[in-house]
Amino acid sequence: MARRSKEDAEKTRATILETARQLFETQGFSETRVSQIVERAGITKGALFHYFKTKEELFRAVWEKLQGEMDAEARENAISARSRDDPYASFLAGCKTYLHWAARRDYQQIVLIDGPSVLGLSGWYEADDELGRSNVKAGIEHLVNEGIVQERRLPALSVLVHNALNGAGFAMARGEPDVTEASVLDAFEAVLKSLR
Amino acid sequence: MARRSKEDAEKTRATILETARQLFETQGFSETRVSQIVERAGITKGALFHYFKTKEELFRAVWEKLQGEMDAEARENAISARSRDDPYASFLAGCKTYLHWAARRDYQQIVLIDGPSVLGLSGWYEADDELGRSNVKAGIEHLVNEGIVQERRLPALSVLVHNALNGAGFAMARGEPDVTEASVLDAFEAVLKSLR
DNA sequence: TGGTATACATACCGCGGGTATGTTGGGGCC
DNA sequence: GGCCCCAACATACCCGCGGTATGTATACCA
Repeated sequence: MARRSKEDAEKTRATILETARQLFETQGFSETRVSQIVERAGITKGALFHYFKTKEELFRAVWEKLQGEMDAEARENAISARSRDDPYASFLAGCKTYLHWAARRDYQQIVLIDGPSVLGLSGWYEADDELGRSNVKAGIEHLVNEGIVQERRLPALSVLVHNALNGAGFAMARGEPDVTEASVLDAFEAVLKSLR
Repeated sequence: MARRSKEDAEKTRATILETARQLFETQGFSETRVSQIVERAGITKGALFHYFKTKEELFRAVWEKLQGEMDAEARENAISARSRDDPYASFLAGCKTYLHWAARRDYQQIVLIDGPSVLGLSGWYEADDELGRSNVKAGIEHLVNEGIVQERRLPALSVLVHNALNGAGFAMARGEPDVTEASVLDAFEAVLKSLR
């Protein structure tokens, strides 16, 4: 076999990404063998390493795709929930979306668990900064403009909130007693409301 | 060389743990080679695998030791800060300690970054439950008793708070602008106080 | 004063990520 | 419409690294 059309090539790349995503999700990064991905995708190692220099680079691509999907959804929901009456509405919609994603197995294993370990401390934050965090930050910035939160507390607060939601997603998916999407949102909103 | 006295044996084990801890901290788990640990510790692979069945088991031992140290300090500080006047004092002291640890490189890399990845989703929580989380939970339980927080919000709130502090430690150590121990504690206390 | 289990050392294995080297056909170009 | 270069894969092989099988000397106990 040899060179195929451009559409075929793009399809191959997409297949690799999708297959890797599934295996990374169910087995984790280190337990997933390149040979496994290759087998399931119906290709060879040569093809995989043609598109991705290393296993880590493939992981990064999967990671970025997942994060991108989440980010897009969060932004969309935050925007469409905007209203004059309630400055919290947009912010809450974004957080809700994020919380929802953080409860997904694929997001947990790939983005939250293996992400930091594979991408490294600096690499993870570098990439994470433009995504999840900025979303939360924008929401709190809105609260600052409304005079609900003091401006000097914006950086620290956004960090606190972002990571609070992260962990909540974990706990939820783990099926921890009394930690459900509803109870988390309830507690979260309670804290927010007390800020008024 | 062969069998040494019990003290020697204990010392060897401690040396392995300490050496591994240093390398895991600076290079991460996957980048650290067993041969490296062995070399630095001045022993052989035979010795290492005599004490620890696998590299993962060695990591788990290092992980548990670190967590144990943190937990002991947090409990101690929380207890000694107890006072009748301020129900927050003890809770805050525990959180402060935890935040401090979450800002340490070794704690970050080993417990927060590599921990979940190596121990797995379930394993991590299983072990983490009896440590970091319980500390925070106890603090909030105290607030429940004081009537400051509604009981039904205890589980979700403790999850939120615990992870908020986790992430804050990360951001601090990363040298993020305007995210310092002081600013985080300020924002954290502001949220807590608004709960009253 | 043996005998046994412990505390290591040495030599080796096999898995798995990565690489070096093809091979074939698409498509731009004249 | 022939030509040729390079993309798009396939095949075979390498070697680092975690783990194991085996050896061996000595502390400790009977």
